[in-house]
Amino acid sequence: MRTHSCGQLRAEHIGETVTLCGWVDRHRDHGGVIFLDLRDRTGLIQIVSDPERTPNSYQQAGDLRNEYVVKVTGRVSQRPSDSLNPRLATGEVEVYADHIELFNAVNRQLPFQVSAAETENVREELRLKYRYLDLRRERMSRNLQLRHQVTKTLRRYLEDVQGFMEVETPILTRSTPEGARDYLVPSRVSPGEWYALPQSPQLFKQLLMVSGVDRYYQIARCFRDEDLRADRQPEFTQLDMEMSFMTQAEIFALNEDMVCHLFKTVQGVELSRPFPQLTYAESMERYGTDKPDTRFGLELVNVSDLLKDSGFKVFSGAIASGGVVKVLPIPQGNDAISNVRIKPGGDLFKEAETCGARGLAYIRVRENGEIDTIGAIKDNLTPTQTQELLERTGAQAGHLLLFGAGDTNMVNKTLDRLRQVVGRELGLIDTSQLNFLWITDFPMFEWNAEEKRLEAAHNPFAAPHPDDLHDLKTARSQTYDLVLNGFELVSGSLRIYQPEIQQQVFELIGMSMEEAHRRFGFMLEAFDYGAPPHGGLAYGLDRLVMLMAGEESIRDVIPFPKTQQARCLLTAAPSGVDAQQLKELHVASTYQPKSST
RNA sequence: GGGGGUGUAGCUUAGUGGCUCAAAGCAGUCGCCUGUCGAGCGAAAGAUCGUGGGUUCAAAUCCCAUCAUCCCCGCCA
Repeated sequence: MRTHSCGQLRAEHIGETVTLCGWVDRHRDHGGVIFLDLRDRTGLIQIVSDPERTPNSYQQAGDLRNEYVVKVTGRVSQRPSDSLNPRLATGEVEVYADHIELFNAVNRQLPFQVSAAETENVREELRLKYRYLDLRRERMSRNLQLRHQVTKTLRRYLEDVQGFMEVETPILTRSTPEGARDYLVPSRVSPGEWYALPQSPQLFKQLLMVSGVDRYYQIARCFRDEDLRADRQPEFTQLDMEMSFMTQAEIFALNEDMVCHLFKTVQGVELSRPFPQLTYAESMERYGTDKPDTRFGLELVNVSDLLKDSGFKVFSGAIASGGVVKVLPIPQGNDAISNVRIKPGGDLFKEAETCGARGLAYIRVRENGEIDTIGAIKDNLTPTQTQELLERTGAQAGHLLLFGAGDTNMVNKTLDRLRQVVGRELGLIDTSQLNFLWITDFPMFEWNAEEKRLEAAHNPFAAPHPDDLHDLKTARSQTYDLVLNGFELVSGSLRIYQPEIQQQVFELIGMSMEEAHRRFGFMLEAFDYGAPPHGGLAYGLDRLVMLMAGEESIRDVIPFPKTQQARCLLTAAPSGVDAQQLKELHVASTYQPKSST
């Protein structure tokens, strides 16, 4: 039907007769000469029609409106030297339309302007309702194509360079304990029983290792029925990988090579290797989080030992009850951050409060080591302590020191959050950087205070660190995350492949042997038939593409995303269904609409 | 479940108690215009001010409720 794409035409095509198809991006009718910008996903090309040179198309050209779908046949011509458009890739040429065929007009008012020239931010609600129009627009078209380039490059690399094979795993599977809430699907043929949609292909990919697949990958859709965020959708996509007979170092090397290849191929960016590594413990100590944004400094300083005997009870009390005192030192913080903001009611104070902090102690460092703070702190600091404090935090005149004191998790959470807010506000973030960072050695278990039991910190299949086998309760696991600019991009581990260790882990998270066998018996059994040592990881593909696209929400790299209420504004899902459908599925809703008063 | 923001013409916004206060740009319609590329000029048209209730002589504006959407907390092994 067509000979070229719109965005493809260059000076080399001058003189050729071409046929193009696409949408009318914009039309400029000068009364004598008509210009049309014709658009397809490859770009824009200017079409020209006038009564003398293109008498056959002139009438039709005048009747065209934005977003009409047309076929244009014409001659590619050099533009007059004073009419070149350097902002268009095709701006050196134009097409004289000998013939224009209209495929479809637009019969309704457009809900928003689609043209590439239109830069206004349309309300997202509208964009989602008319997503097919939104996807025509340059930004989303670009994101969609970027996403394709990313998956294509990853596939080529994994298959052709590393010998991975893609294997599909079930979407209808069984519900697993732990983890996120499952999406459930009722079984018609097994009344009262349910499938779950997979939160990840975890179990299957491990079974594939037992099957001898050796190197597996899948662009896998995953489902988690939890509340949404800018970077969380109920269905999302992982690049899921699992490998047999590889050490952690080998897995890292392969993945770094893949990521570097990806950025080089898709964006022409050369990343430096190897990626830095930080243990979980060190990351928590220095940044208060397991996914630090290392594009800026503002590292936390632990001063617990220095202040454990302080007369200021907020500090000494925190340490006495097993907590910590840590400092977020902010260079030039004195000028940048007023007292109003860090005192009760201030925005930074409120940030701290939402993390559980009850106060936000601070010290302002003045000239010659003088400090400025509340009396209760100043009176209880000896000159030696003060000096030591300034030395350890690297504080100079102008520094603002913000303190977190209390429960370790709370302090870390508070100072991590403040660090991010301040880092952003003070413009410390070099947005051109791509800081990849491996976080390793996560703990095997975390204490769930509500349920009064240990739970798997990562997932219950992560192998314990070989040095820590003597006490699994406090063991580190061979788990790793890959962090990019503060986003958890990848998560993985070496897996347990000995059934007896797997059983011990199940027991430690409070799962009886019977329950473990009932739920994972197939897995334990499989491991009894010769499971290879294996490990793997999964990339949050939406997040990866989002970061590469420079977007702030994964919705902008997902063609048809859900709203925060997990609704699809385009199709109006979820929706009610016929009573007959429910009956066949042996399902009845217990939902009672709120009575209107 | 909780905290915060947004909702005014098809779109993007202005308007924070009254006096042409319902306004502007773009889009759409009509007319003019032979080198524009966010074309230009001109005309007419276009708004239950999210919805419902309340306060007031008077509400887009204040109050209450509600709906939608966004950000965050909880949640997301």
